[in-house]
Amino acid sequence: MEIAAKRLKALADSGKGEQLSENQQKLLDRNLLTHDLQLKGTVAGNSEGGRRSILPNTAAELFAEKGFDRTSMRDIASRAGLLPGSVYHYFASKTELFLTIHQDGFNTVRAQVKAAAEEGTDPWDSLVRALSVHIGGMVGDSPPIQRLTGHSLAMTDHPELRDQIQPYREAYENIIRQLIDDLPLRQDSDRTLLRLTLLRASNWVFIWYRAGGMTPQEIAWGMVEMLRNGVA
Amino acid sequence: MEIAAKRLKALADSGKGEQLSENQQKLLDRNLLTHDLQLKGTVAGNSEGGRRSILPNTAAELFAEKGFDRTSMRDIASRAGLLPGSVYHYFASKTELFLTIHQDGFNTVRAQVKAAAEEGTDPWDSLVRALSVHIGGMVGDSPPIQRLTGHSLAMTDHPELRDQIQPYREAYENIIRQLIDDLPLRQDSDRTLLRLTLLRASNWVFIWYRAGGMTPQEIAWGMVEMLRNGVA
DNA sequence: CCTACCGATCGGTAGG
DNA sequence: CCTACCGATCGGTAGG
Repeated sequence: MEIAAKRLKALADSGKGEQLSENQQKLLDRNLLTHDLQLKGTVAGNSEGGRRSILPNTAAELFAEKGFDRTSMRDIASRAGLLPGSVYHYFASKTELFLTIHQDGFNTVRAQVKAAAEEGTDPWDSLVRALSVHIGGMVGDSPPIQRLTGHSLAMTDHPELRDQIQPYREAYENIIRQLIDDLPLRQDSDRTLLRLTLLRASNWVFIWYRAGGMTPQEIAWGMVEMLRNGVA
Repeated sequence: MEIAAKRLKALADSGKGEQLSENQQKLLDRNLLTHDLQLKGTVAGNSEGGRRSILPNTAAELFAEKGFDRTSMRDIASRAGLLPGSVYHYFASKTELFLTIHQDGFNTVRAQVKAAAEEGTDPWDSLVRALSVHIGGMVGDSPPIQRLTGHSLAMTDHPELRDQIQPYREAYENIIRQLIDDLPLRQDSDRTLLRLTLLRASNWVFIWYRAGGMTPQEIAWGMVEMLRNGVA
């Protein structure tokens, strides 16, 4: 936790620097310095949290590149500009870091998908809009946290990890599940099989997606159209 | 390699046992004994190779249960009834063991899928028959090697491993790819998107498949039917 | 010299 | 946040 650092910074900002001990001032200076160094080269200037908010992004990048098991805490620390043991100052374990990322990521995309669906003019349109956002979030230059979250939907091995993100995942997928349940189908259609096919096929798009090819919107529309009207 | 053992066994089988030296006979007996012990409790009586042919099955089980990284050579050795170091007598590395399994597995299912497709009465029927075998091979009580091979089609992380099985995988998936290319479609259909959707959805079935639910045949037919004629 | 292993240990790295 | 480490386990290899 960074309570101490925040308290120090609040004191400094309020112009009461003269109340700080020499040791406190030294800690503060170092924190602000490394803080600025950290933000160099990153996209946004999220001015609060410092490394606490940078570590999940860094970790998400690496988890998405190499997988959970082959990413070491040393890898994460190194890319974040920290020494190996220091990551544990912010996160109690590698698993906690992973879960924090997914809680955040699933909440974010869930809100985005929900909002997109509500703009639809009919059930089919809503589904296409939702899937466009769903697919768009896991490819291209989406934020690392959302990309990793999307990729984790396709995680097949590592049951322990799967089970732990399951609650967040389920809350998210229920949004899309509901949209499929709302579709007007022929009576002999298997709604369950439709859901499994469409959702799993969507979750896999990031594997074959290439920038410059079909856009997430085109992919979403194409898949829904195929399943709606058939190809024969 | 077991060339010496095979040579001895060939001599023994040909009824020329009296030509064997005492030492040779002792080696042969020991080989046959441990061989029989190994085969106890396993399905088939593949009578050559001994542990060399049992290790891939054992390893495939573990790789399918826990994933490549979380399966140690000690785990594999332990389940096969060997001491940790002894696996290296048969396979130079964990990776070589993994690749051997996949070469064998993909060759086997490729032949099965091809044979099934050739019994079809029309392109759609051939595709359903092929996918039935494809899905059936990765679920239920299929041999561990085939099950792992099927699961590996859904591997998303661990790029190094993916790249190394890619040639076998491609040869296999090309069979199904060709069946999809042979389908008579409406002219405005996107054959590539159909292939990606259908193949990826199939490769995912083992995740939600449950014994006692839909059979592989019903799943294959259901998915193809949906994409052929639509659900609306 | 070979085979089919064994008991013990190697250099490194994991999460903490 | 760093320095200095730990208990354990990893894939792989030594001599016999």
